[in-house]
Amino acid sequence: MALTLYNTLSRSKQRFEPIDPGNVRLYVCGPTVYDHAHIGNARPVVVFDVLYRLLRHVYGEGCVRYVRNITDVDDKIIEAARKAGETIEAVTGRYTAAFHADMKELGALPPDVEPRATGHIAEMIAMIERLIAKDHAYAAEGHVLFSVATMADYGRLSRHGRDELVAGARVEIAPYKRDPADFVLWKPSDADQPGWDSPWGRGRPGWHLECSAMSKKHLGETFDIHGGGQDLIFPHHENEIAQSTCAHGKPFVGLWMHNGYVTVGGEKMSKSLGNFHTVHDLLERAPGEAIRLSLLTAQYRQPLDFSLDGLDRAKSALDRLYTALAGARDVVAADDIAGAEPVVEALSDDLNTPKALAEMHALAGTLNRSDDARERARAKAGLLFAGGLLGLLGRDPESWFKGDGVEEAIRTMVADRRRARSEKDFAEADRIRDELMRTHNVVVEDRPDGSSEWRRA
RNA sequence: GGCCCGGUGGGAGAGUGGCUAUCCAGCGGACUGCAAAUCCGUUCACGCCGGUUCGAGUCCGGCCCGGGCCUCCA
Repeated sequence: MALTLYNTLSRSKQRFEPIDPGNVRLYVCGPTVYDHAHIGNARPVVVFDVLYRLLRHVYGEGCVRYVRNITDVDDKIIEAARKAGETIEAVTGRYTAAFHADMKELGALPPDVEPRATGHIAEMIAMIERLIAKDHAYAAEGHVLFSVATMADYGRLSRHGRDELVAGARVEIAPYKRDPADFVLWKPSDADQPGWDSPWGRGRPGWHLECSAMSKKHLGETFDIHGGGQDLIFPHHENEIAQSTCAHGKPFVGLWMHNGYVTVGGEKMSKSLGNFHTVHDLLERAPGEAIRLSLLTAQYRQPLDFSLDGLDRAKSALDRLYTALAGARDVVAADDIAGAEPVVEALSDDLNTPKALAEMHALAGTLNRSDDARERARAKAGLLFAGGLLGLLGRDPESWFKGDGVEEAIRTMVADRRRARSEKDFAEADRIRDELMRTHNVVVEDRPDGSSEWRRA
């Protein structure tokens, strides 16, 4: 099965050919840990988690290496720590843990390597020295800057010419820059700012440098796929390309993938606009799996307009899929996963998750409708396997509908209602059903054999 | 100003030059004591104007509208 992915560099879909099929390498820009992750931050995590799962399916579990960093040195962190009256370490420690907890709830597999910027200062300094030695960078007033003019095709990823960048610049141009477009590799730190000794004095790295240094260390100088949100195309990824290609003198990344924004009411969700939902808050309202599904209802390059209604719809969709599985409780899933093939095909076409979900609904329909044992066994296997690719349907249907702790009160009421029904006391049966809904948010469903099933709405 | 991305039925959201996406909602039916779930059927569509074509949401051109990037950002 050929895997086709959209490459931001060429602005077109292309067939994915790994450099080494035995070692497919993927790097995704991870969070800056100074606050809870909002779902705009969660989107790339979920999207690239699906890609990771798909790559593992296509090339083999042991043949994919996924690196996602943690940015734990950054001016926003310094500011957050100052405001909270805490140490940098307290802030980054707390929000790293929160990030891990949230992403686990969203069903994201941990990456193979999760490097931290502060653990790679030596590698960053070495890279700067190499860039200076090759005349791609220069020191000035305690700073080290990358010299954009020394790179012929700077701007190729974002399709920005150097001149227009300068013309459109929103920030004041620092006097120590040779060229307004030059960007910082290293900057000096005050006594109260985190800093490391370097040939240019005590200081800290610029933001873009860490990903160049960490990807090189963990994936090599050239690797297959680099991903992140669209807003990282410029300047972050553009500058990574500049740093890495100039330092190593060879191609950096074959394929660049960028997920679209999460919007609210049509506007980009962002911390600065304040129109965001944190994953942490949303988990109070919906299961992580429903949040995950809501992020997969649009193809990853499309903008995703987030709403609580959309989240409820995602929950309903999962109810339908889990209902099909619950109805097939006694079906032994077949060995062959041919039923999942349409889902694999959809995902292989640039991660068409909406199409993949539609195919999963088709499998659920087969499961609900068919009375052919073999067909149902195949559909169940296909649905479960497809769920595994999308990181969905991993729970037992029983647990999805009832929660892990079964309340005795509910069982008693359901039993009472059954007794009433068998005595044809429908008024009492309906009263209990209403009460279950009102007091426990529980729906009771009667089955043809006279038994009753219940689930939380 | 430069560059980029969108505009599909009541909502979400895929897609192919001619044939049902799918889910939610609506309507009708089966099933049910009544429901719910499920199943069957069904209404509603492709921003505007031209062009290419036997035939275009689907290709081309122009326009309108929305969003984004241009050194905080997933």
